Amino acid sequence: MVTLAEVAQHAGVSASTVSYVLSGKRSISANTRQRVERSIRELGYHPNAGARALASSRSNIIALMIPLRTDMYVPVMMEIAIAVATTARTHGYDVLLLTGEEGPDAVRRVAGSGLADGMILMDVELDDERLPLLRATDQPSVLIGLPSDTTGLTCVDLDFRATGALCVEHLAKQGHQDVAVIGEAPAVYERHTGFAERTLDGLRSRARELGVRLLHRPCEGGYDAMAVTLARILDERPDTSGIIVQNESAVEPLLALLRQQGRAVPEDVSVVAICPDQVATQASVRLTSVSLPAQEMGRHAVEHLVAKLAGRGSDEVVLLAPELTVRSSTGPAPSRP
Amino acid sequence: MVTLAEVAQHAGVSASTVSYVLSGKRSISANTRQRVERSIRELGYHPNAGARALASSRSNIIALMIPLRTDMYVPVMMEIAIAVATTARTHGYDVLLLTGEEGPDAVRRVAGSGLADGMILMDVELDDERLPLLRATDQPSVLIGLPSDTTGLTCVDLDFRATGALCVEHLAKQGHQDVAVIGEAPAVYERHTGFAERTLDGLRSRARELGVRLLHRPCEGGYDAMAVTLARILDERPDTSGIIVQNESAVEPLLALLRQQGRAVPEDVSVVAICPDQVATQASVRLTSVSLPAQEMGRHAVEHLVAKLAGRGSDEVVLLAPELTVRSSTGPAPSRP
DNA sequence: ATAGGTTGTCGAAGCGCTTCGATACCTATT
DNA sequence: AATAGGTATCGAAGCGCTTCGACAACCTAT
Repeated sequence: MVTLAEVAQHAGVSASTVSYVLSGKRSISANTRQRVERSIRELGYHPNAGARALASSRSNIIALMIPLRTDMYVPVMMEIAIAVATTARTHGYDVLLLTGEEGPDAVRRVAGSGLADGMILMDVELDDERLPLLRATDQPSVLIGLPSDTTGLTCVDLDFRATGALCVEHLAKQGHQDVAVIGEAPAVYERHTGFAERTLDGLRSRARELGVRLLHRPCEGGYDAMAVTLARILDERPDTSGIIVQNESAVEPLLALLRQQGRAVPEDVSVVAICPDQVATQASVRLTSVSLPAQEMGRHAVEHLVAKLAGRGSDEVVLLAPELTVRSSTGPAPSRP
Repeated sequence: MVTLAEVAQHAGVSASTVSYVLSGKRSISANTRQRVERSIRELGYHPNAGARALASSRSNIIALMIPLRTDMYVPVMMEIAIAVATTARTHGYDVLLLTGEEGPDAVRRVAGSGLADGMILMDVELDDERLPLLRATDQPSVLIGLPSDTTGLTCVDLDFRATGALCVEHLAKQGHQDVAVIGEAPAVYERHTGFAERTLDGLRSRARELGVRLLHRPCEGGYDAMAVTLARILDERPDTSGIIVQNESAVEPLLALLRQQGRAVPEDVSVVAICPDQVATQASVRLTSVSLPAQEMGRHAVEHLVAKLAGRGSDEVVLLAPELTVRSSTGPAPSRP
């Protein structure tokens, strides 16, 4: 283990000089800087993280709390996590992975121990139990997701209300009057996950405005659950000509079932998905969809947090505008017989 | 920020006593222990991570390097990552998330800075460029995956060779003579990812032993790519009656295509998948499959690493035995006309 | 020639913890 | 009664770094 002192000695300067070369917090002559940098290279010096953290009371670590449950949006979570990690690195931060398991205690632990300088919380619920703690410890943080009360918080999320509205609009514009919404698993709604409720909100209010009849049904993923859900929907509203899906693992089963029943997409039924682009483009029908900008969310979250840590940046809610990409799963509503 | 010294003063003991209460490295009278613990609780004390790391030269952090690419096995990666994080916590460790992006440099940085006490590498390639470094720095580490040269390394992986063999056996036992293998994306093979090559190895050698004709074709995920691949396979080997898929995102497209072509599963074609159980059970046909024991791998990796860090544990290769679960996608081969 | 500013470097004081003797007391042994 | 061995506690030394104040050495403007 090479230490700062050894580098200093090797370069013939004092330890503090080396430190200032490293941090750039005081001006150093070009000559000295080069000598020091050379010594660093020759000795293979790496600053010791613990010592640094102790002396500067900054760990250069960002904590990322991801949900323990993997019942939804796994690839999206992963994409966000990776975006967070890579963006953080470009700002000189590393990422500590916390699972939801510990719950609020993790916030206490991380804030208390100075393990991380700030944290990013994913999968925030409308009334999340971690929020009071977050406010109390004034731990710099950014949420991915939107709780019901955002005072004193910085949040980044897709504008799901606008997303819902956008989906309905697209179908309405093509003449669809009866639209079914296939949602996330019931548990997601019971848990009051913000994005699910806000999507529904957007869907409903826009539908009301446009005179579209909307039928919302939660749905566990998978083929069997989808079969039951679809049957019920068509039973209740036989004239359904548009379907909006917000559940990755229901997408392909839905398409398979429609095909099996002889309902052509988009001739008989139009389908709009709210899902990652990858799912939309790889499905058996290229789906018209609103994509989940996972990377962008991760990047934004880190950048806001870094700004906060630098003393810049303020509490703020950033809602990313949804974009609907038209592919081949939507078309004009069939004329009623 | 409450410090050790403040706790000591509050409890009327010396700082070292508090430290020993916390670490249990020396015996402390029940009386003193209780007083100290009470003070800790009352003051809401949390040991400072940096100071601890500096003094003890242990960070209680495990680094987890996950691949940057998300072109395959995303849910599996996520499941492993979560298993690693939760298991690590039960041993008092936190997990630092490193993406493949930095490549070998990350190993150098983490090892050099003492940021982490040990590391777990995922997605290890047969001839991984991180391995020489790992050996050189004698950083305690565990690989998830199996490189070609494992000397001096600890590895955990599913026994993919046995997995391949098992799939062929299952089909052969049911009388299938012509079996097609739909593999990962070509890039995965070009990159010499261990698991893909070893699966192929197991498939081929067992097929040879059992006199089964095997045709292997890599396949990008998605419906379109699958359509092309399947057409080629059936063109080249019209008598194909068994299909083995090792590519999550090809599973559902494959089933859809077979259905569309009027080939019943399992009456006309038997399908065996190598994929997470969730995929196998949620597909439109409940798939006979060999599951990827993601959780178990994550758990194992952490436990080996923790053992190493504690001075116990040795270099060792652990191959988890595959388990084939028969569901409804396989049956006897159809009799030839 | 001198006061006032810069610029570049150093020394020393910690940051909050762990850990290694040293010490003091108590019980068991001879 | 003297000694050995435990048990419980303390004090002090450092872990490797950052950062602040001090101070030369130099430059510029009077």
